[in-house]
Amino acid sequence: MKDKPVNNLTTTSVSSNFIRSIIDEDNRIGKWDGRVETRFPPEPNGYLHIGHAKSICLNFGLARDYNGVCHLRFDDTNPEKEAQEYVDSISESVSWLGFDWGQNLHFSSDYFDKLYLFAEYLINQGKAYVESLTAEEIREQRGTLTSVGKNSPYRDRSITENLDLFRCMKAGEFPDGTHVLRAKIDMASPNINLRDPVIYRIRHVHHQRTGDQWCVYPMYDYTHCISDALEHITHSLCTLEFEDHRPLYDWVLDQLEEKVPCHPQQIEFARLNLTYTVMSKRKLIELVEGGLVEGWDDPRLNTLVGVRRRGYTPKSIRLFIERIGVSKADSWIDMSVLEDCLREDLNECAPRRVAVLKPLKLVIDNYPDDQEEDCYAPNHPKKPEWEKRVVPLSKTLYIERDDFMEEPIKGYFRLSPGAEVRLRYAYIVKCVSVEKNTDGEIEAIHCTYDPETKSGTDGATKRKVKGNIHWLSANHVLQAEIRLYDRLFVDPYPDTGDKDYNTSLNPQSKQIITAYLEQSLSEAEPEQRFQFERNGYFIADRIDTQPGKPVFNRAVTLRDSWGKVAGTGLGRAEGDLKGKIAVML
RNA sequence: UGGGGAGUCGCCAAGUGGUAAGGCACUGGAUUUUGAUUCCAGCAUUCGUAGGUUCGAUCCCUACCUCCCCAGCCA
Repeated sequence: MKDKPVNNLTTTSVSSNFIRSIIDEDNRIGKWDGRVETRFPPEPNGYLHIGHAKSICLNFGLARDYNGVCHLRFDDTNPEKEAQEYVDSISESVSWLGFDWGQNLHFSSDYFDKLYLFAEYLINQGKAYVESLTAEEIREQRGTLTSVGKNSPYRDRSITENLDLFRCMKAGEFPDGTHVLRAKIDMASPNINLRDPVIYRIRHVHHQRTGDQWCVYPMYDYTHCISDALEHITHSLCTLEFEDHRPLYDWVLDQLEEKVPCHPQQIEFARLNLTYTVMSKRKLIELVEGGLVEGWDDPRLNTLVGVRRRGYTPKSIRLFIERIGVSKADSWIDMSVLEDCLREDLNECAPRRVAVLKPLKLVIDNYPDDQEEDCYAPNHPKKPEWEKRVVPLSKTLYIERDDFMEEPIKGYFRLSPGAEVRLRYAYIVKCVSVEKNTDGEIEAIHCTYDPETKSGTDGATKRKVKGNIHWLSANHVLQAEIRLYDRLFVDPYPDTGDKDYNTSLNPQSKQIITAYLEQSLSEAEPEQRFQFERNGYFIADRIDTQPGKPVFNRAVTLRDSWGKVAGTGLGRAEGDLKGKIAVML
């Protein structure tokens, strides 16, 4: 069971990792009676991003593979930052990724009553006290990394006094910041988290779920472990920066041993770092509020709502997370790995269509003026069962500008004067002349076609040409807006150090063009994805697509080994070139 | 210079006292009406460094080096 493939994209089984090893060992010794219960515990204070996807896939994936369950728990202990809007968005993103928490939707705020009672219990046990120093004084007395802290003068208040004060805190008798509840551990601990951490603070603010019922709110370190325990979590996964908090996690549960159903194991893993993007909430907010992008779901952002709009499939994200693995080593994953995962999924499932992004007129001189004929293009080169569609051919066509070079460079095998190329699914044509305007710009190119070479006929195989280019009949096109997205940053590490957006942002991360499309594309549904042959994968924008009037986003280009060789923007996606060059650097 | 972690191929990542999985990338070659896809082949005498233990070490020991995290009444 543990080696079950996650999805049919992977031919290999899920590789072992240190978390699975822990679970396997637990199962072997019967620690949890074979039970695996995990949770994804976001704070509803913002939008999820690709980094959260790692945690989601890990937690839900483990539960799935071990026949366990995974909870979705909103860690809503800081009402100042949290909002229902985020709860909704987060829930939607988790579902979109393909995970189902079933009945296991929880909120830390559901436990406020219990948490409060446990706090009184701690006071009664002499393990917590009410601190009346200011925040600044507390900080001063905490000591530093290399020097121990000092005991607070309030550390030895009597249990009755503590209880009385804490109840008054709860009753709203004190203003914010006047008192806090602290765990009584050890001010001399080399682990700063154990130097009498604050576990409750006074906040006279409205909570999105509990309203004005509370004016004291529990802190993360106190809340999280108890919530895990109350939910019978077995393995509590979090990121590396919480390693230092584990002793506190364990301390709290040890004090509450008699009160709480179990003592989950906290396990830390390395968070995801992706090149060419920013992951921190602060930077994300700067981008959105600074107007550098067009909202939280801007297709250039790595928020889950952003990658969704960009055209990423849930499956491709899951594949990505599986591919990068999980360990405790800090690492940087290159953006191209993510992009490849999308290509891998879409290559399989996206129907092919034709789109001419940068049109150049092509006239077939020897083709009858008013003639039209049907050509048949497969909807998927490897799936004949997907059948073919009709693409009309006529005398005047549009081809891609990059598919013609008046003076071809070495290795170029597309159209150039005197050269022959196949019009995909139609005839072989030969370029006979170039038509220019008074400024010397190419207006149109003229070809002759060989009527014997139509695709699907015996003649088609008689002669082979290396170049195959796509085209659209000038009288049979749909014009549509297409957004060509590229990486937001040219700097692989825009989130490290004090980077200036002016130098790290890619000025060409979004280009809007009006392109020519196959007319059948007018019926594209929002979020329908296609491969535009030789161009890339595109998705009908879920917001802006109207009936009969699609707007497409380029999710990712096709791999382009020619573009790499040419390196001059002759590839179809010169917006990507910068990214490629940056990768090389 | 306190405490907690991490260092295995370009990027990830298994592994274990018995002679370095896998994926991605890359490089050849084959097929191809997408310079795409697919296929086939190649790709670490070596596991941060230096010593030591051992018949044998990436795995055990010692020392060292590098990187990351921690001094919120954030999570």
